[in-house]
Amino acid sequence: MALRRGHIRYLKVCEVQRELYDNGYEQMMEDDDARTNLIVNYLPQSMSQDELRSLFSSVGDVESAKLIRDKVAGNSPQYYCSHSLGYGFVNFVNPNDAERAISTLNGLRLQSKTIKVSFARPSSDMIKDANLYISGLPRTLSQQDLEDMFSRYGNIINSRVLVDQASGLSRGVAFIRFDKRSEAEDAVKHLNGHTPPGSSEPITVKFAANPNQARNSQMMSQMYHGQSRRFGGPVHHQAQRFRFSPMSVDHMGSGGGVSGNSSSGWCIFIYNLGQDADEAILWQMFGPFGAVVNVKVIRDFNTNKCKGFGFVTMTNYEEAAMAIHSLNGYRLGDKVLQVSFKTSKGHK
DNA sequence: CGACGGGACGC
DNA sequence: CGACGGGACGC
Repeated sequence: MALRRGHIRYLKVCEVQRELYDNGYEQMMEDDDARTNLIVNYLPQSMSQDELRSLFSSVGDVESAKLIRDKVAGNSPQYYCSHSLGYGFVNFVNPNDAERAISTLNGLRLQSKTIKVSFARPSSDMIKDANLYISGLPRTLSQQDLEDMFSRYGNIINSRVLVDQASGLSRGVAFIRFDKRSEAEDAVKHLNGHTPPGSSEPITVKFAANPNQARNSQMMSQMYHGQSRRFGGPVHHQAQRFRFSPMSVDHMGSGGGVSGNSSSGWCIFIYNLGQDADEAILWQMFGPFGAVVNVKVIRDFNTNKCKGFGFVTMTNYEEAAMAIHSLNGYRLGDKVLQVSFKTSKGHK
């Protein structure tokens, strides 16, 4: 770090020399970091950045320790608590210490976790968003089989086949993280829709949703079913804020001349969402108008970016109508939304 | 300028 | 079991 700062300052002062030195220094920095910089995964939720640093300081001089946290969940001042994402980076001064940290701390059990300590790959955007979600796998397929199937497309960082908690049997769903996004793209291109030998079903290979997306929908569906109380404080707060009413779903009127309604409620079409729109924003916008059954942001299969529209299903006609009336023309970010009852499929 | 979904997302 | 990519011209 210190070296890099010096390097940068030097470049600012001496622009003419930039091209001559840049590559060489950059290479040197990467080599340097590659032997001292560690990534630490599966940290307990409660561990702070200071605790991370002091844990690794027991091995040697730590140049920097960084705990990765979620983005300061945007807009609302009452959510100023940022959450550990459960991993971090520790850069040692000395390469020997980094090596010793791997051998002594990798596999260490902390609370209910077993941490993983390994060299961090050189930072680059090529390694971001390289996590794939695979479904439709034969239940007999092992993790090794899975890796054998995917390894020809690139270097696999980690993989996991999900199993049913009760039976311990494969759910036919897995994750694979590649070293590079391009490798993951390659695997999607070649393996999505492919039927493994001995199977009758084609598999689906796509980029995994980011965890907060996934958790959001889980959380919301739990709220809807009114079952779980094990999630934390902010959820209760949101439940109130959204005026979410799970009870009203089971007994609702079904009448209707509008194509937007169905047995599960009134479906609303939202157009002109930004590409980073997520389910949470739909809950936030529609929740205050009444019982929301379901929200869905439609995303591009490969990129996971919002395709510009989504759906919200609300239980009660009056509340849905009020939401449409209030939110149609609403400015979200730099876009003006169009909100209406969903039309039937074939109709444009 | 654009416009109406749909299995599964971390044992 | 379980969230693998931050931050950096600097007090």
